[in-house]
Amino acid sequence: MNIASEGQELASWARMLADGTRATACLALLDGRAWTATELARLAGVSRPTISEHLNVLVAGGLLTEVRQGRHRYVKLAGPETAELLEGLAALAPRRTEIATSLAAASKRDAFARARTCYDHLAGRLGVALTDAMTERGLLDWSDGVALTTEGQRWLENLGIQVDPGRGRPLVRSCLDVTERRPHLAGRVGAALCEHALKQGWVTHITGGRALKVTGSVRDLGLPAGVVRDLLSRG
Amino acid sequence: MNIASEGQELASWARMLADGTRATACLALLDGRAWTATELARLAGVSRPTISEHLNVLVAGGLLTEVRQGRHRYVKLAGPETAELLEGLAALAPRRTEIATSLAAASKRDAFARARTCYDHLAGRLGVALTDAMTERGLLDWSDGVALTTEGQRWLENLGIQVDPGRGRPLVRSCLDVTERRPHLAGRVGAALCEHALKQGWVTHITGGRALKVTGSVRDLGLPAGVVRDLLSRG
DNA sequence: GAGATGCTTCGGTGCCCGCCGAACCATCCG
DNA sequence: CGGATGGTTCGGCGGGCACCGAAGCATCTC
Repeated sequence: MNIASEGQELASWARMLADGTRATACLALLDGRAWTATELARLAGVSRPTISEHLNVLVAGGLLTEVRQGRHRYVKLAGPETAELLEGLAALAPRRTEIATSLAAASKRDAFARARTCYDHLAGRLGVALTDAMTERGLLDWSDGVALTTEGQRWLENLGIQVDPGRGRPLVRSCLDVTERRPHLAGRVGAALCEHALKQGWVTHITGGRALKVTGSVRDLGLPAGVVRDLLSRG
Repeated sequence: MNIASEGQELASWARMLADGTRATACLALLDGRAWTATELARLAGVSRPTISEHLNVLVAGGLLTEVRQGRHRYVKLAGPETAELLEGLAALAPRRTEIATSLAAASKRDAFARARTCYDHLAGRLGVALTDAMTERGLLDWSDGVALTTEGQRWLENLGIQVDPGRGRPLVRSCLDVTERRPHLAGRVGAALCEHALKQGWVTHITGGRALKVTGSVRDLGLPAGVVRDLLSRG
C-alpha cells in the first residue's frame, strides 16, 4: 500500500522495456507472429546468448510467452492486451525523430500508416476508417467501452465471418492506433475481420513488415469515397 | 523508421520510469500538486543530491515541469496527459503484492478506492459512478471518444460551474481509474467538477493523501441509491 | 554414427548509473 | 552582517547488467 513499494513495482515493470534490445524485440513481436530467438537476435543486432537472456527476462515478466518445438524456441506476445498496451505506449512515447530520411523510407512509412496489422487485427487509416464506418452504420456501440450491436452480429453473419468463440478474450475491444492516434477495432471480432480480409484478398501482406497492400475489393466495404481513394492511391 | 531505432526510443522513454525512486516520485505527483525536491527526497528515502539528479532526468525527459521560486524548486507532472498516462500504466502494471497488511492500511486503502483525486479530477468509485450517471442521463456522448452533449453543458450551467476555457486541453477526456479499471471523467470539465465538489463540500480532503471523504450532500447528485450507500458507509 | 543447427550456460569485461558525503551556491531571516 | 535552509555540483564508490566468445546440450539431418 505504501507509495514507495508501488513505485518499485512500477519501476520493475518499466525496466523490462527500458533496454533497447528488449524494446526492439517487443515492437517486432507486435506483428502477432511467433519469432525464434535467432531471428530476434539478428533483428536487434546482438548475439544469440544476449537475446536468450533478454527473452528469459521478458517471459519471466509475463510480457511474452514461449513455445518450445524441437530445437526452436518460439516467443510471442503474451496476449492481445499486451499488444494493445505496447501499441499505446509506443503511441504515447513522444517521437523525437520525425524526419523523413529518404524517399524509400518515406514511402515505406506511408504504406505502414495506410494499412497494416496490429497484432492480429487491422490498423492504420484502413483500420480506423473501417471502425468509423462500422460505428456510423450502427454496428458498434460505444456508450460503455465498445460493444457489438445485434446489427453488427447480423452484418458479420452476412459476410460469412466466423468469430472465434475464444475463452475470456473480449468480443470487441478498442485499440489505440499508433499513427492515427485514434481507436481502431480489436478483440475477437477485430481478429476475425482481419483474417477474413486477408482470405478474401481485400488486403495482402507486403513482404518484410506489418504493412498491407489494399486491393480494389475494398470498394465493397462501404467506406467513404474519399477514404477509398486514399487507400488505393499509389498502391 | 527502422524498428531498432524505434526500440531505442521506446526504451529511453521507459528508462525514465525504470528506477524505483523516480517512479515513486511520479506516483506521488499524481495528486496534481507541486512538490519540492526535499519533500520528494524524504518520501522516496534518498538524499537531496540524489533526488536532484532524478528530477533533472524527469524534467529533461518532459515528464515533469519545474518552477523555481526563491530557493525552492517545485516540480509537477507536465500535464494532464502525463497524469493519465501514469495512472494507466500503474493500472496496467500487474500488481503482485495484493495482501492487506493491517487493518489501518486496509481502511486507508478502502478510502482511497472509494473516492480520491486523480491529478485534478475525481476518481475512485465516486469518480466512476459520477461518470456513469452522467452518461446515463445523456450528459456525455461516447460515440467518438468522449464528448459533452448540449444537455451536459446545460447541466453544468445549472450547477453554476464555470469551465476553465483552457488553451488546447480537451473539454472532456476519459482517464483509466487505477482501482476500478474503468474510465472516469477528466479534462477541463472533470477538473471544474472536482473543484466545485470541494467548494460545495460534497467531498473534503483527508489529511495525508489523495483520498477524499464523501459527505451527505452527495445524495443530491442523482447517483444510484446503492452507490450512495456505498460511498457514505463507515465514513 | 558424424555433422549441422538452434539454443543455453558460464566466465569475464566494461560500462552505466544510483547513491552518498562534503563542499559550495543561493536565498531568506533576523 | 551571520546563521539557517533549500538546492546543486563534484568526486568516488559500488552494484547491476548488457554484452560477448567459448564451450556445452539438444535436436534434426544425412
